[in-house]
Amino acid sequence: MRRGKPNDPGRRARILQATLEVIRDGGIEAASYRGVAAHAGVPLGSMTYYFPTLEGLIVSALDTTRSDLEPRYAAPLREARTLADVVDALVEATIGATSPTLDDIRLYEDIRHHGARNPEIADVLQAVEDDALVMLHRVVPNNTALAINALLWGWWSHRLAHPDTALDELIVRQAFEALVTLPAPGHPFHEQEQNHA
Amino acid sequence: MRRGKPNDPGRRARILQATLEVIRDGGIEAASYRGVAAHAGVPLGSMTYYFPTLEGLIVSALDTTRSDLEPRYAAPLREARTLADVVDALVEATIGATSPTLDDIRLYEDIRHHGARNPEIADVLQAVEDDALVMLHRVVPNNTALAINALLWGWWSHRLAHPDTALDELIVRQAFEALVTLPAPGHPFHEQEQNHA
DNA sequence: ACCAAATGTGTACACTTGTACATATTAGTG
DNA sequence: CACTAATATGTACAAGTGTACACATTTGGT
Repeated sequence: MRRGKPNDPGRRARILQATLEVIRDGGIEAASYRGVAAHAGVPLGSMTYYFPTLEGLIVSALDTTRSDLEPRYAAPLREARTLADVVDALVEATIGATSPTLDDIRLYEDIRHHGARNPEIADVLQAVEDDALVMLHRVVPNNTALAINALLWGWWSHRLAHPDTALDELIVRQAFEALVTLPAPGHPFHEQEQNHA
Repeated sequence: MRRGKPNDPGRRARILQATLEVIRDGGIEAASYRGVAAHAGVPLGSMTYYFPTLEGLIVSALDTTRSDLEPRYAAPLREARTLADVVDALVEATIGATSPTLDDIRLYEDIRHHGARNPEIADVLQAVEDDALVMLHRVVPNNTALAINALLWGWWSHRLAHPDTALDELIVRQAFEALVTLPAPGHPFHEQEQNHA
């Protein structure tokens, strides 16, 4: 008998990666079996062998993005000690070094877009967003985390809609500062913050 | 000769409306000549007669949404007298009576999504957003308007991603209040606001 | 009534899509 | 070396697409 060792190990992974690349620069609707096959350099049959249904392939590919988000966006937040650190991390995530490229934002928007009508992808989406919220919740009250998350997404979305106009760092910072210090009785930092930064 | 009077006047408009309806509950990719034709009760030939290219039809249909946005969202803002009024209008636009339904939000997201890769639709998008910004700019400094716009879109987007969880009005209000009162030297309201509301 | 031009419509074509499936190739076990 | 099952692949098909276009119908002016 034969135990399941693939003839070309890593082919599955290569297909997934190729799928994401195709989606990244053509949108989800550009992800066809044949297109991805060509891009990955595998025959059509390989596609349907590893991923019997196209929807499954797409969901799997999108799911791999979850791990990309963590180091970029969540990690700096985790290390924030003061509210000023939190604001710094948020500004960075919006327009700074750890912020997503326009292609990435487009990708996220693709996921959101598709998730609005496809339950499986909605799950991926919810998971990503929950990760972010949990992270934020460590340094800020629950509802505030919601607002911050909304604003962050709004800024990203704005960048995508206005690719040529750079966002002014000052306003981004001020906006996050305003949200971070929203009234919230009995939460960490909030009482002795003034003398920290 | 004949001067151009259609045999069935209003057919063009009916096609546009049907297109928007199809898009509204199936997404842009659901808008096919045949599908819309069936929905509008016109033969396929009529479609290509009035709209020789599908892309043109879609752009035209999406363009009609611009006029819908004005009374809903912009009008209440125009009548705002104090900053408190502005906040009220924004809260209403986010989760209140003048706020878009989930279907509408999905539609906006469709437009944004498609606009990210299609220049013609990007124009429509930019126009809509500029309208909103101009309106906001009447009551709030320029950069602040950007932030508010971003947050508003973020809230809408959040609603779409979490259809079952209602947003808490208090946090929405507080968040907008925080942004609206951002430091902005020499702008209307800002000096004597405290005693207004 | 006649005609030209605008409006309206059915059919056909070339193309792409997801997916099924018969067939070929490989790898490990006995 | 066989034998079997997993892995790999090319082809075929039905369904759907945008669009072109020949044809029919209506309209208004003469």
